[in-house]
Amino acid sequence: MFLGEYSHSIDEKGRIAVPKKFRNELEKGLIITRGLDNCLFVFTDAEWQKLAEQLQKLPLTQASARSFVRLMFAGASEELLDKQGRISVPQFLREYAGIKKNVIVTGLFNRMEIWAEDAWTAYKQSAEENNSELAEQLAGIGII
Amino acid sequence: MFLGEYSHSIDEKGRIAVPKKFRNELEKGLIITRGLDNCLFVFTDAEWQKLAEQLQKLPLTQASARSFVRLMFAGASEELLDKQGRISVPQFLREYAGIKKNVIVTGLFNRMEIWAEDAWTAYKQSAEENNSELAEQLAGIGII
DNA sequence: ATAAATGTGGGGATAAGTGGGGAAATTGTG
DNA sequence: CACAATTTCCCCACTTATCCCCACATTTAT
Repeated sequence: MFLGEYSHSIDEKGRIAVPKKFRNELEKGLIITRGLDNCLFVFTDAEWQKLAEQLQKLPLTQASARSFVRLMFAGASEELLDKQGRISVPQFLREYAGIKKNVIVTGLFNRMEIWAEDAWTAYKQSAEENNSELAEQLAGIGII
Repeated sequence: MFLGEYSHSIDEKGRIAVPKKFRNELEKGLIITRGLDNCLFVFTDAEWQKLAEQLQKLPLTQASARSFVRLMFAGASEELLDKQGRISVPQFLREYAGIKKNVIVTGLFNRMEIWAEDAWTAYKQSAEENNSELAEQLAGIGII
């Protein structure tokens, strides 16, 4: 399970160190792809398989579904950890996430996320401001 | 599985290098044909077979189905990788896709696509702008 | 304080992508 | 049928990117 928040950096070759705690789950292969709010999602092969099957079922004949599927599949990349436990992030994904130098790596149960540091800071702040609303919604769902 | 986005170029002889990661799946033969949204589709023989069966089931009384079937079948061309892992794209397909020099090759699970660079850039941008739908689709699939 | 583990940086070997010459095959024409 | 013209494909050479490896820095543990 992926948990926690880590502050790492990307080097000139586009490599990011994966937190040690996540490496065991990812060492057999991982998929990195576009996420929401301009972050990147990282899945294990098994998790990706489930997702890919769902995506593939969407109708090719519908233009909106087609563009969505294209963004997800063309925006994905199969990677392996190098001997130092890093992944290299393709340039088009770095551009998408606005990643220059400092990144935040977070764990979210079944996936890892990679954020440009300033994007993460901004996102977290706005999320905290909406915290009370959020709590109410959660209560409605019956979590708390 | 075909995944990712690659920036390649076409040479004067009409050849395009297939990304290394795709070659194993395509080395036994491939079909290249007109795709949707002015790109080219590339299938393995096996995938083409499946698709051809689907196409034959379409109701030929419907004008749109008829034209779609014509598009796919009449534009299809059987190709092999050369020893450098390239395919040569017939001229009428290059014209269809508006391919001059720079192309983007994308992986879409069971097919590869070839785009003129500027066409892909434009397509991707407009797809990203419809991001709110995207989030809803993801939620529907059960990622979040 | 010392040792171990984790994260970062960069040199160098290896592989991938690109361009073009020339042989073989194909087509067309006298 | 012979020969020229064109196309196709194999091969070599070059450039650029990728990956492996070693080394250092920084943090954490003993």
